[in-house]
Amino acid sequence: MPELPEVETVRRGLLTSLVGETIERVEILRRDSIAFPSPKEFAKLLPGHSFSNISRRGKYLLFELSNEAGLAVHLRMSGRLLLTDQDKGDGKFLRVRLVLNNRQELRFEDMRVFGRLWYVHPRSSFEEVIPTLKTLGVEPLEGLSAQTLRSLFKNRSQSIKSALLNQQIIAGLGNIYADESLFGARIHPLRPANTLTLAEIRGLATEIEKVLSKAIALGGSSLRDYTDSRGVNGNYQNDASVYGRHGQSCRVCGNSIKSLRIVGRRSTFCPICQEG
DNA sequence: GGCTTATCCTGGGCGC
DNA sequence: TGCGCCCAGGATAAGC
Repeated sequence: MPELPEVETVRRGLLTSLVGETIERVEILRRDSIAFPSPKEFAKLLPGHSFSNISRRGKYLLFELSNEAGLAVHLRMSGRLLLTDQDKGDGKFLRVRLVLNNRQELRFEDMRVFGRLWYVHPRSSFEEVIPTLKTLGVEPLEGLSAQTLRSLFKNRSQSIKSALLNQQIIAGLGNIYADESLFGARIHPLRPANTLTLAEIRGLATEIEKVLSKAIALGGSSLRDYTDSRGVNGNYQNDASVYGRHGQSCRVCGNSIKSLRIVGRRSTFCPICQEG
């Protein structure tokens, strides 16, 4: 499932090959995938625009288009953006097709149909169309300091795992990298966020940055549905310490990796290394 | 305001 | 073989 490293990998992959290209035609195969405006308007408004830049905020991909219009994409759990030749056969889960002027097309595939696309009018902004963008927390790769984290956790009695998944605190972390960061910092996922010491928070901030940077360098994780914009799998899953390793031996202490449900999400951890 | 829970959605895995 | 159930999880609304 795409988290910050996977979204960033897609962004970097598309940036080199998509900027400068023009959208000629839009085909919507699943109306649910279009969040704004209506699917009919979406297909009518995008053609003629060219891509001028691609940025990222949390797990949102933000495409800046010509004439100051925009296109936003959230991959959610199983979304993929694939840049392919037009004559290549369609995948089973193709939802939206953006046909380009260079015999290629940008395809949005999404098995679970949770992912969404937004068109942003020239006189509007990404934040106006997607109000959630205004509520997103700090970007973990832009200088995540222990002091910042401490103030964010100060009044939070919820578990640290729950806090890390809260996009209003840190933007971009999901289940995989929250579990991996907590393992690296040796913190139990059920510890209330406001009970962490400054030393623990410092360790956690370091681990978050380390885990995310390493995952980006390895092209993300491909534990289930994710590939990059060329359909290539990431490699981080081979390096995961706890995620997806329930019942296996901890790489540090050798004890069995456990899992439990926290706020509806499976959390995987080592009960020995993450005792406190 | 903080926090948890239910909901959306679909394919894969498993048991019978 | 076929059926039914459970699980995975990001964002959001609803409820406490």
